[in-house]
Amino acid sequence: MDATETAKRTATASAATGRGRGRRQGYATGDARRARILNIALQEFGENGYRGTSLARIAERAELTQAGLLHHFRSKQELLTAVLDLRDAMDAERLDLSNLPDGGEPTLLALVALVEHNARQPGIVQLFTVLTGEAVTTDHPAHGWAQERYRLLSTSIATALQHGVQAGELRADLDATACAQQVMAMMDGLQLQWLLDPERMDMAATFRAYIDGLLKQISA
Amino acid sequence: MDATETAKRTATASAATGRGRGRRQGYATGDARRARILNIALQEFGENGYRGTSLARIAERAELTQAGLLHHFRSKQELLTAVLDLRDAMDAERLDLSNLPDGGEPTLLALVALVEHNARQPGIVQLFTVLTGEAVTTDHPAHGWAQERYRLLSTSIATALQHGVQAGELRADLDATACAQQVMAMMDGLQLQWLLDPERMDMAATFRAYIDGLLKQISA
DNA sequence: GCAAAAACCTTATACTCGGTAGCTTTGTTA
DNA sequence: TAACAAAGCTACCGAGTATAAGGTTTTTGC
Repeated sequence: MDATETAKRTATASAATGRGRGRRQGYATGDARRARILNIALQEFGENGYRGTSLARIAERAELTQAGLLHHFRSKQELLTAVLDLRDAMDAERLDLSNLPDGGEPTLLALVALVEHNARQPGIVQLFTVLTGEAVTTDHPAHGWAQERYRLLSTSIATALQHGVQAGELRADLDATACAQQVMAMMDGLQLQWLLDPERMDMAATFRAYIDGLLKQISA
Repeated sequence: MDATETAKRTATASAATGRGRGRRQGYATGDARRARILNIALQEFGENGYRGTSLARIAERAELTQAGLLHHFRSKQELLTAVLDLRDAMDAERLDLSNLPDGGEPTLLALVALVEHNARQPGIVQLFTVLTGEAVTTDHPAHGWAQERYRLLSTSIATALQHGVQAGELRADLDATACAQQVMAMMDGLQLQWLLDPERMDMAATFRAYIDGLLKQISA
């Protein structure tokens, strides 16, 4: 994600929330329409991925023409990043990464709770799974977003684990970075299998079992 | 994957290898062209996913028109399944699932070797990662293929682990199914992070560390 | 309270993509 | 070498993203 892109996302975010300062404020009808479009797009991207979603269908469900939709979001890509920003904002309320519970065990148990919550939201989980899968391609519009997301997540978890080590709660020889990456990998991998075949996988229980075993292994 | 689909794949496979019996055999030039198309498609699907790949581009690289390409593979979906069949055949040589080394530790170490091999083949890994990510959507053409693949993999690994239990090598209270799912999840999740940010992740080492810890935990 | 500006949203259009129809050329084989 | 299937082309369709240009509605500044 280059500087131009970042600037565009910021502009879009502020336009969508109607908080442009020097600029003119959007109309009330437009704000409502944008919010509606975002919610529909969230669903569609989650069900069909980025490339499998058509603007025409989103526009139809939002009851305007496709060109009308592109008035609010100048491109499909801009719509995607707006949706991702929306999701990030919603998630921030649930799991504040910059303020994880301190120490190893509380952090890992918070992740178990997150997985249990996700198990009740297949649509959202699918959005992230499909998008991050697509986004490993370097030229995908969400590639930079996905990189950034994983960096933030893994450093947050690793830091929390490292605190556990310093507090003497976890083994001194623990590789916090690798452990954080493993935990995230387990979450993503279980999600994938769960989405493909929900009946064959009790995602929350399997993840909990993994974390239980991990805690036995890394506790001091 | 329904019966019609399976029949189509079989027909394609035999046509592609030029082993039609009652039917006339394909020309040598056609066989060569098909092989070339498959290799190019393998690359393109791996780099851009299914929906991100265009037949026109594959045709251009194979030096024929898009309609000419569709003479050999009647649809994009048929081309995809042919590519997947090709990969499965290539993989079968490397890791024969129906004949995993018996017992827990040898099986898990074989998977470590597989991950080490994958770490040298980012293109192929990307093909599977992008495709399985896309394929969680129920109407994706590779959805059935992905389901089938995971069922086969997980039962193969679970069976091998169960043998380890029966032989007294692994703990009697091991949940072989859940353990197999966890191991696969770890492989997939690490691949995802590795593809997104290769420099931040030593995939093979991290997976090996996970397996080492797991073995300590589940050994009798 | 009224003009001007901006936002909103439309129709029309350009280009790309997967796929079909039908025709010509080329290679194989009897 | 004649018959015939494979190979590959042109031409086209419907659907996709995106742009251009224009008309209508709402807000804002005076």
